[in-house]
Amino acid sequence: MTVQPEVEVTGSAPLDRRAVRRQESKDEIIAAAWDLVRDQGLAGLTMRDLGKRVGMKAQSIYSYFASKHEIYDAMFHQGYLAFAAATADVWAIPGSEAEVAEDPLGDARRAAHSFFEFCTSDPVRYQLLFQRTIPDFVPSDESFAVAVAAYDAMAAKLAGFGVTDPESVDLWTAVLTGLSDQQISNDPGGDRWERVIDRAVEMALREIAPHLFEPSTPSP
Amino acid sequence: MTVQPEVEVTGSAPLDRRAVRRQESKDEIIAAAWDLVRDQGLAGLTMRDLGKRVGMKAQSIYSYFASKHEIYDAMFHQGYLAFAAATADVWAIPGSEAEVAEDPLGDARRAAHSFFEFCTSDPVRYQLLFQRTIPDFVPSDESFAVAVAAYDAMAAKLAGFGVTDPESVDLWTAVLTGLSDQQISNDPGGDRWERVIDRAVEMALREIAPHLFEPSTPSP
DNA sequence: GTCTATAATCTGATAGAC
DNA sequence: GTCTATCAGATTATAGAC
Repeated sequence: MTVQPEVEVTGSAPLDRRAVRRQESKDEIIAAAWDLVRDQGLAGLTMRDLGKRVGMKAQSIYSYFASKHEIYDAMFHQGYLAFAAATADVWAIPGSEAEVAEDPLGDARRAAHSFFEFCTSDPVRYQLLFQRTIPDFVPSDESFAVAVAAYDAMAAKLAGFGVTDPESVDLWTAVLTGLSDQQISNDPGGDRWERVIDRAVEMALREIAPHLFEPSTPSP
Repeated sequence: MTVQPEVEVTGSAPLDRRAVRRQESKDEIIAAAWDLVRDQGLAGLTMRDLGKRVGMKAQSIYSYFASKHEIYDAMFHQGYLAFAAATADVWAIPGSEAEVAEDPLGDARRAAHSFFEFCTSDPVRYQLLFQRTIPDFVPSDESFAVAVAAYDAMAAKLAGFGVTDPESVDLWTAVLTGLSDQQISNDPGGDRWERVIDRAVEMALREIAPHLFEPSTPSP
């Protein structure tokens, strides 16, 4: 006869079953919230509709989240965790862990496509994470810290290419967000700006990291 | 003794005084609406608040606009007229009317700064004109035509630089909107991305119009 | 932890007097 | 053309029973 341990031994925090179920419910609510805003727009999130989606009365949601803003904040937090994970995935490619990148152009190209895909695959998430469109919504310090960490990771990788000038980093982010933004706003569901990513990446790298394009084995 | 003409002779449309006053009231309402959305956010426009700003009961506004969407549409229309005017101003600089531009790099730089200034000086207008953030709002055909005309004028000027490839035009717009978007989202009121405009312009032109950078007077 | 009931407020829009 | 009155409904959030 098997016995369930009273206390979780694998997790670092001592979560009892009640806390686990509670967290599951919170996750379920957030997932339903994402579904809802994808249908109704980011500002179209209402407690009643959210309750319907999750199979609950709107008022019951307040047992899990103190306010609607707290729900937005949880979505913001989760969104940046997903962003950090997507970013980490790209860099976790054989050869790219090296101190000095072996194929910087390829790495940058993969990163650009990944960022573009992340943004355009979920325009509402893009709106929440990267634009200021919900009046009065200010991310909590904790959520904001996740966002900053994701940005720092990107800047660190650029530094690996020898790009440390802050203005060059800004130029790089402007190009990437410009492509994504135009795609979302002017050709949703299409590929008009996706087709120009590779050109944009080489263009930007030639500007911010010209040394990558100098001949590596100069003739003696 | 001077006599006022009974009928306007300068205007093309026969507007009587009543129609003029009516148009003035409509303009006043739209101006108040801009004030309001700059304070409350684009989605924060309500008929009651708008009424307060214009010194009118909310219900009276319906004498001028059939619905709230019609107000958004008038703002959209006016915004693109302003955009077209700002664009025309930049190109109306001595030397730039020529069939073949004499100082294409300077022209492009001025155009970029003008676009950036137009976008960042009024983020809410940027949101209404260039992003899809108001659920269910679709510009009327007439308003949309103004937007298309403004885009065509920009494409025509690029063609004057010898840039006719559609993908090159898309690359150009991506760079410009990327700079503006990052400025609005990540450094509102600052100049972090403004400082990188000139670099971005030369970078983009080298990519989409490399012939501009070839020596113009080759040695014999 | 979920419910009912409800507070308190806001929403866009219409009817009709003046 | 502006008003009062009002509809018909939505909104977030709280109190308290079970």
